[in-house]
Amino acid sequence: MSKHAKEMGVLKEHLGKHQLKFTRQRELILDAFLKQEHITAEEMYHQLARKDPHLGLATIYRTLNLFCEAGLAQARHFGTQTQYDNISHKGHHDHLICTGCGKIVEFENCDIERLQEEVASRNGFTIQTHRLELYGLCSHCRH
Amino acid sequence: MSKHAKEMGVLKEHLGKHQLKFTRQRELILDAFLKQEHITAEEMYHQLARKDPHLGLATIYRTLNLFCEAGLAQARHFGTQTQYDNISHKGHHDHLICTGCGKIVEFENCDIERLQEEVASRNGFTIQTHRLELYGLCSHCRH
DNA sequence: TTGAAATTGATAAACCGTCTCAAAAATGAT
DNA sequence: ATCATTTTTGAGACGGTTTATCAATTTCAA
Ligand SMILES: [Mn+2]
Ligand SMILES: [Mn+2]
Ligand SMILES: [Zn+2]
Ligand SMILES: [Zn+2]
Repeated sequence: MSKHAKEMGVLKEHLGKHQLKFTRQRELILDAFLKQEHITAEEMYHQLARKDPHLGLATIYRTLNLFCEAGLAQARHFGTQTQYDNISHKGHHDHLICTGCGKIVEFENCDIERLQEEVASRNGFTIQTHRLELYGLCSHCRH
Repeated sequence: MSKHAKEMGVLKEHLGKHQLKFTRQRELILDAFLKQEHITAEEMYHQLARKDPHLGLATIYRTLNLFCEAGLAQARHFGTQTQYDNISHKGHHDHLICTGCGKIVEFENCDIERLQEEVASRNGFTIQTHRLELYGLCSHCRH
């Protein structure tokens, strides 16, 4: 049994319902995608170039968008690019970013996450993903 | 006293600190910007074409980005374009975004803001700005 | 008023993501 | 396995948005 059997099942069910086909590329891309918390099409293109040098960038975009439709991924605009978040990934974290030196610190805060859920449900929303970025100066750059 | 004296002061202070100059275009664009809650560069370009047909699109982009650095605006990538939010219009707020229909709900949560400060200081950071976006399905799109 | 430094506007270029289309692959029926 | 049909793929063209370039203009402090 493959490591990603559950998600592979979700994909196959979606394919079946929409007269789409199960291809080598879709399997390859799903496998790579599920190892990430989030990734851009370009990053995945370079990552997979080693395994399959002929895999086209358009196929990556098409497939990541397919994953969104199948409920496996969530597209999010980040900077100038689109990040595809892995919905099933549990290693969630947020970021502190120093505007002085570019240093990035990852953090997790359960209380904030809980309050986010509260805000969402108070407004009738169900959260799929979120993004929290704190910009400021690290102790080194403040002096 | 102009209607936007306070924000004009913020801009001038930023300009002074960074050896930048106060120009007719920057004044014109700030005036137009502060009348909006949020706007794209392209929208502002067409809006101002009547007042100054020679105002260039590049100048609009440069100036809106300048407003972000001065803390008057906040850039937000939405769809394929960049929205520039007027921070003074409603004060600070964060966003709930429906991935189904694109609906955006603004919210404020003091508890989250306070916890953000805690996370930052625990890591030796001083926060300048932050961004919190919750993506999910609104009550309508969930059914 | 003068001159160094910053800004502007026109447009070229970069960038990202989608579209096009002929060739290849997948699927289901013989 | 072979075939016919449908979908997918890969390469590159394309379109929309934002940034870079650069000569001419403007700002502003001396
Ligand atoms: Mn979080
Ligand atoms: Mn906030
Ligand atoms: Zn720093
Ligand atoms: Zn919705």
